[in-house]
Amino acid sequence: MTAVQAGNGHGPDGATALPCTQPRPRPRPADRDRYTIGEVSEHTGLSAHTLRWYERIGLMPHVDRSHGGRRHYSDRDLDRLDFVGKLRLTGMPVADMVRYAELVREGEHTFAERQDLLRAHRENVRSRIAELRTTLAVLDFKIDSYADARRASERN
Amino acid sequence: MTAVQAGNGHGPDGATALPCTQPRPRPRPADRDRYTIGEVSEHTGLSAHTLRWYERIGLMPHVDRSHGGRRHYSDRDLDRLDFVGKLRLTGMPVADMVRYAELVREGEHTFAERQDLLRAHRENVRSRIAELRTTLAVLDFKIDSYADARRASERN
DNA sequence: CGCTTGCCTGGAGTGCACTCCAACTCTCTA
DNA sequence: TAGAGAGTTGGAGTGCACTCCAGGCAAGCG
Repeated sequence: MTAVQAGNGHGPDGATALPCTQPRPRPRPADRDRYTIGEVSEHTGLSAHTLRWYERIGLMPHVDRSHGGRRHYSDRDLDRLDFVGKLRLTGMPVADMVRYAELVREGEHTFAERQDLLRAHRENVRSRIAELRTTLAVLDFKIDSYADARRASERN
Repeated sequence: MTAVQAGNGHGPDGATALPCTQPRPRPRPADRDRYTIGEVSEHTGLSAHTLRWYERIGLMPHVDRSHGGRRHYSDRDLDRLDFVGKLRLTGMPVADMVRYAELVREGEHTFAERQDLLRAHRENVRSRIAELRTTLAVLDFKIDSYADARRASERN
C-alpha cells in the first residue's frame, strides 16, 4: 500500500525508499504535498465518497486534516492510493486490501506475511490473464465466424 | 451464445455448424444429449439456482422440460452455457449477455450487431489483459522489495 | 408402495463495493 | 465580509449477481 510509481516511489511499506519506474497515469496536479479530496478524486478517478469510505474502513491510514477538519492528502497518500488502485484493478477484494493495510500498520515484522499475500495475489492475476487469453481466442473465433457468415450471405 | 467448444461446436448462433477446437474444461458426463440441472451445475460450476435464474432473465432460451416440468439440458444448451461462462469470466455484465441472447433470438439479420458487440467486448478484454500485466510488474517489484528487505534484516 | 433424493416455483435475502443524503461547516475569492 | 462552492459526518440506499427459502411435486430404488 505504498509508492510503486513515479520518481518518488518507496520500497515495501515501512522500509527504506527504493527506486521505481512505472509512470503515473495522470500526472499529479503539482508536487506540493497537500491535495484536497477533490484533487485526489480527479487524479485517482475514485469519487470523494469512495476516498472517505476507504479511510473509514481502514484501507487508508487517517489522512491529515486542516484546522477545520478537511482532508489534506500528501504525496505519500497518493502513492498508497495508486497501489490500492492497482490491487483494485486486478480484482482484489476490499477485505484483502484492508488486511494488507493492517499488516502495514503493524510494522516491519509483518514483511513475510505481506509478501505472502502479494504472492498469492500475483498467482491469481497470472491465472486470470491466462483465462482472459483463452477467452480472447474464443472471441476471435466467434467474430470470424460472423464475418464468414456475413460474407457468404452477401455472395448469395 | 452458442457452441464454441468441443468437437460438436457450432458457428455463429443461427448459422451453420463450423469446426471448433477449444477443449471442454471438465468433460461432459456422457454424450446423451439430456442432462439434469444437477449434472449441468456440476459440469459448469454454476449453481442450480444460477442456472434457473439465467433462464428466467432470458440469458438462456427456455430449456426443454420433462412431462413433470423438470429441465432437460441438451448438448446445445451446454454449449451455450460454456460460451456464457466465457463471457462471464471476462467480466461481461449480465445485461450485455442478455442483450446478446436477444439478438440471437431475433435471428440471422442481427449478425452484424452481434459481431459488433463481441468486437467491443474483445477490445475490453484486451485492455484488461494489458492492465493486469502492468499490475503484475508492480507486484513483482513489491514482492522483490520485501525479499530484499528481509534478506537485509537477516544479515544484521 | 413408500421413501429418499432431487427438482420445481416465486419471492425474499445476501454480500460486495460503492453512492447518495441531509444538514451542516470551512475556505477562498471578489 | 459576504457568498459560492467545496468539504464534513453517520447512516441509509443502490445495483449487481447471485443465493436461499418454503412448500410442494417427481423419479428411481428396494
